[in-house]
Amino acid sequence: MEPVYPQPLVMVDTALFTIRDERLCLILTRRKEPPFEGLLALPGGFVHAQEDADTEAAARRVIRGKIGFDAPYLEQLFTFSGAARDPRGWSVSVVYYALIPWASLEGNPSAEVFPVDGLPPLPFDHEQIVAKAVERLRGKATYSSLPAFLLPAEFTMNDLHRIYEQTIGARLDKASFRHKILELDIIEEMPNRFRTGAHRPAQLYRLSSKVLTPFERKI
Amino acid sequence: MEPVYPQPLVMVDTALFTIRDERLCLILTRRKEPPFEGLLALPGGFVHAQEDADTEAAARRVIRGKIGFDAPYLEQLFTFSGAARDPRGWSVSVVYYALIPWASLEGNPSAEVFPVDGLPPLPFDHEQIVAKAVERLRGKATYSSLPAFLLPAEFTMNDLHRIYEQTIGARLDKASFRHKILELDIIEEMPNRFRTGAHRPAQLYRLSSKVLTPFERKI
DNA sequence: AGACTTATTTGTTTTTTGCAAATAACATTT
DNA sequence: AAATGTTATTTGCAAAAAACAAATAAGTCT
Repeated sequence: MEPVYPQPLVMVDTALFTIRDERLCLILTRRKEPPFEGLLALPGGFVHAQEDADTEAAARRVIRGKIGFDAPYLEQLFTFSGAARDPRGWSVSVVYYALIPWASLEGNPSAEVFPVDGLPPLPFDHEQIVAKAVERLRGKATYSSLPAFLLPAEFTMNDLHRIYEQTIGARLDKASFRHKILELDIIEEMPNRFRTGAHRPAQLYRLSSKVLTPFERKI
Repeated sequence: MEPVYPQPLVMVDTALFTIRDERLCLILTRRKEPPFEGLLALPGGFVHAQEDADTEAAARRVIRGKIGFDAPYLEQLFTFSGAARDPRGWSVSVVYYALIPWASLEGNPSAEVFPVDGLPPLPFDHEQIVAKAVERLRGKATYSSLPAFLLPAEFTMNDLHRIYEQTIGARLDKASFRHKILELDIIEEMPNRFRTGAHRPAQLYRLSSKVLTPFERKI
């Protein structure tokens, strides 16, 4: 059976998270063409069948175009579709979300960053997309090393503790957190590297693995 | 910017799970047209932009066409894409997975059911899809009411216990399981309904909610 | 030297889990 | 009718994990 139906438009959109000033933020882009020209929106674009190997490659292309480098963590979020979501017609948007340490964005002129709880009105179904992305981020934070990808390569136990609290949105006991994280082996001490300040120096750690590690759970 | 690029083909595929004889199975369909005519494959088809409200509606249409009714649990799994996965060209397949109690399939002539660990060779990237679907099913089983959707509306604690063990693939302590499940409030007793046999009658339960309930976890 | 600040460890209490066994309730057999 | 078999359900206890509170450590700053 050959497809005799008019094919939908196929695009990718991206939710690019970072944490700035202890707040979860998203990178938005100002649309340069209609529809919704001039509005802030999630970075995205059509799939280029000639150059993109798959939709993930398309998302990487979009992200590189936006921030100039690859995100340390990228994952497919969900595919949004339907006749109503885009005025240009029945469309499919494969959405990816990425985590980007704020340190690597600072000073980047194209990075317009907004706290997720203070976003401007967004076009298309982008508010729905954001809601789903935040939900996924929060969910995965509770059982994986995900939040660590919001930190720079070196961080202290307290940095990690704080970023877990921020992404999950709940208080976590310090002693238990430390214990659990060390037991899980997702991070490793950097020998003889400490962060100093007007206080006792803090051990610096780094992720043991460049990829997300899920924790075990039981029912 | 109007899309000047050739648009990819857009289809949906479905992974329809059931448990038969204590084994996790998938419903396959025999392809009636090329490519791969005559082979067993995951049920799927092109999105019909005129009639389908979105890809989930398309998946429901495919499922109804296959088993004759709606699946009690349906969820988007992942979107597979690329130039190589379908000989007809650059394609996007939005894949959904569904859980269907075996009791509702028994006797259905169109239901060709195969254990997931004994599937025939599958066309396209369907083996990859199956792997991802099984992984998701197993994953969600450990922290949600998901496995209960493989059971009929009424079930005993032991039915539930067994189906959790089967989907997770590990032994679970009976007493702890019972305790945890009751504490979680995902099921409710059906007053005065018991399953009898050559033994003490077993209390019948039903799901408290028609939708999947995730359990709380902490890091 | 003493105050101050954050890091890290320790101890105790409380809550969950794992395991083993006892008890319950029926059908079937003797 | 009593004994037996079979699965359901509860109980008790030991072990492990988590929550909470507080002490101690190791620097800087005044």
